Amino acid sequence: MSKCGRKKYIKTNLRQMTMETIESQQDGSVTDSVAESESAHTQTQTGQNSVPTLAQVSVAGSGTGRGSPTVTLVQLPSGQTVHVQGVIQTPQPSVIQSPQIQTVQVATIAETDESAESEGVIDSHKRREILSRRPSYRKILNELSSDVPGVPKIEEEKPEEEGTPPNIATMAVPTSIYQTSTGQYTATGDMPTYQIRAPTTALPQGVVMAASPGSLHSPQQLAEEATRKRELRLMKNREAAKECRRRKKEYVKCLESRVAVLEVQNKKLIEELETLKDICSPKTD
DNA sequence: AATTTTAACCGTCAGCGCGG
DNA sequence: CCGCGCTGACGGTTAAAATT
Repeated sequence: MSKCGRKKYIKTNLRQMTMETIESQQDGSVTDSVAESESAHTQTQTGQNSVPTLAQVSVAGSGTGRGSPTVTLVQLPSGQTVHVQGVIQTPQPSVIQSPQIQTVQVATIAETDESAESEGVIDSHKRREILSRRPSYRKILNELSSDVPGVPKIEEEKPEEEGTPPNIATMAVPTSIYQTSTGQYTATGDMPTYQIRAPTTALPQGVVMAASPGSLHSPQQLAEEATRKRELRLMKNREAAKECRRRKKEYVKCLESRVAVLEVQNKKLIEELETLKDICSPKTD
């Protein structure tokens, strides 16, 4: 099924593409970013390693489900045009804010130059390097915000419970019911066990207070300690992943609004240019 | 109405960079 | 060097929309 493939294609490229879009907007060069982005295209679940061209995806709005594929032409201040492949996010009924902005969920830059597609076989290690060297969303956004007034900053993480020592016993406990906007992952039998634990104590189950390291003797104690550490690590990572996704969403929103602003700006400039052209070259009748 | 498709969301793992 | 946080990738679930 191509479901995952498509999803992951977008996921994989989202950050890379959007960063490059912004970068190219800043220095006015698009070609390099497109070439570089190519490397990120090569890995897809479905084995389709070809880049979706504009021709393939230009059926704007014909998609199904909650989002529809679309393509937007974003003109850069430099006058260059970037094809932005995106998804029209069908807003949840109650969340419609600004239709203009909503239409532009920047996902990928469709590449029309087929030469770049040829040997996109960059080995996974190198690709990973390229991807992982990106600074964090928070950094990126904060840098952006320092450049561009009006771009919101992602707040620095506050120490959650001020005054409480970073002790295991005070760590946030995952609630037994998962609360999401769509009501997903409520307490059902399908839930992973760690999610349906009732918070009977201040500690997540399985997180046993650590014995002092020196007092661990029996293999059983060692095993318990290992389990405890693992549980703790998983819990922390779970929270970190949530936070990371939240930041990412914020980051994407920020980029979306930036695109919208730049589109308006660009439109104005084009109009201005047309006006000036008219003035400078009056008809010679 | 039943089935299929799609998007959104989640937890986990792996790997990297950074600070101590 | 080690521990930790961050994030891409992956596989899974669910709800909603589209299709049959």
